[in-house]
Amino acid sequence: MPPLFGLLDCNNFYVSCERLFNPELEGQPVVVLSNNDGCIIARSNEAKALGFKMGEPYFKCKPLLEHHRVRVFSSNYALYGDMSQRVMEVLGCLEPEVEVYSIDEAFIRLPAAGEEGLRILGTDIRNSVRQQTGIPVSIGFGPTKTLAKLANRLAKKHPEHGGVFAILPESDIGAILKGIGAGEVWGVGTRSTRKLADHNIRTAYDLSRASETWLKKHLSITGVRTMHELRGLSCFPLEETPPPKYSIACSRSFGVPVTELREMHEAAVCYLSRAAEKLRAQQLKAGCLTLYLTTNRFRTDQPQYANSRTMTLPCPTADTAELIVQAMRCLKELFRPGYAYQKVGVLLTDLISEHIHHQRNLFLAPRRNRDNLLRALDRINHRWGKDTLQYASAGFSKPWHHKQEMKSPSYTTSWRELPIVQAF
DNA sequence: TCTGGGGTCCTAGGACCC
DNA sequence: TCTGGGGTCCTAGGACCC
Repeated sequence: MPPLFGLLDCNNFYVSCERLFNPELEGQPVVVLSNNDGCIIARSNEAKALGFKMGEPYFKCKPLLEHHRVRVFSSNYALYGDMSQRVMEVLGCLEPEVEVYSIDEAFIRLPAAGEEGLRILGTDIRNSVRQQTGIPVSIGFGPTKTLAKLANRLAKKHPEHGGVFAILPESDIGAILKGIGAGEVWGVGTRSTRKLADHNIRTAYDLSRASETWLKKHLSITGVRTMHELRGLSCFPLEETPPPKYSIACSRSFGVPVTELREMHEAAVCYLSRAAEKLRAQQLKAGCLTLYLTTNRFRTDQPQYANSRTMTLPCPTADTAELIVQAMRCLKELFRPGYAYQKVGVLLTDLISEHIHHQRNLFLAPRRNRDNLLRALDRINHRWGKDTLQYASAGFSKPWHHKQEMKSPSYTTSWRELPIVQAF
């Protein structure tokens, strides 16, 4: 018997994290906003029922949110990241084969089992995660990852299943797929949904029966794989060890439009520092750096400009100061006065392990003690909070800094923001 | 006034080689 | 009239995910 896949998915994850330390939010409509308080990226069931949509710009729905007394939060990634780790640890103790797929999802692989066995297993995982972390989760099982995803969706959609649902090889998969839109299938986005509809492929069932040649031509090899997965033939394996990274990025939209080179320079240094920190945390060095900037594409009434510049570094590095020198050369070439910029970002690519010996540059003198200095910098910032030590060129008042006006405290990751408990 | 961020995979097409 | 063919590598752009 072929093995099965399971998918654990945290329910309305960011909202659930906010509720953990603020129980009065239970039963209330709650939404969490993206960076810069831009748009809605998480909704409680109550907020979904009121009709608030994923990705809706905050400024557009603010009056309606206020009208319905919806509780609104800026995103608090320190909290969500930490809670995610705790959920994954609990799962890791219960299941030997786990792939952490995203901040709120994990696939597991398990031997073939019957419906009753899976219901017991799923319920057990659910209860353990709930008890040890406080986060509610749903679990779907299926012969492929794509079917496990759909089973998970059904577990959420039909509460009568108790948060666990299994699609088994012996299930009437065809009947299940007929009730699901093609666009709800994992890997089928809006563009593909439109293409499929034009060809009269509307349900997941239609997709599972579609011609392989047609799919290859119009949706590429990934469309063909999805079709096979819907038929129960596994094409996406479990990836227990994360593959090596190809790129590390850092960018933010500005809280207010930036017009001056000096401010753009500060923001770029700030994001570059963050990207370099990530690089060092993963023991990597970058061989290539891209800097890009853009005006607000939604403001069609204003002049638009977007550009990027990529440069190969003289020598692979994770040294913030070396990266800054190169990035500033890019910025000088890119920056055009007279525009209201909305964003600047950096992308580090050609990543190699810092342990691999690489070609040195004959014309660059080695900088002594840099590694120790950077290690000290990272340790201090880890111990005392980020930006305790920062490069002066990242600026201090940071008027361009992104908005975060409704952020909850970092309850679990900052000593200064621990929840306070009072006993009476 | 105000519209996120980080990441991967696939393909087509151009440059280049012999 | 007629202008090779096969192969690799690289990049930009599209599409998708959460």
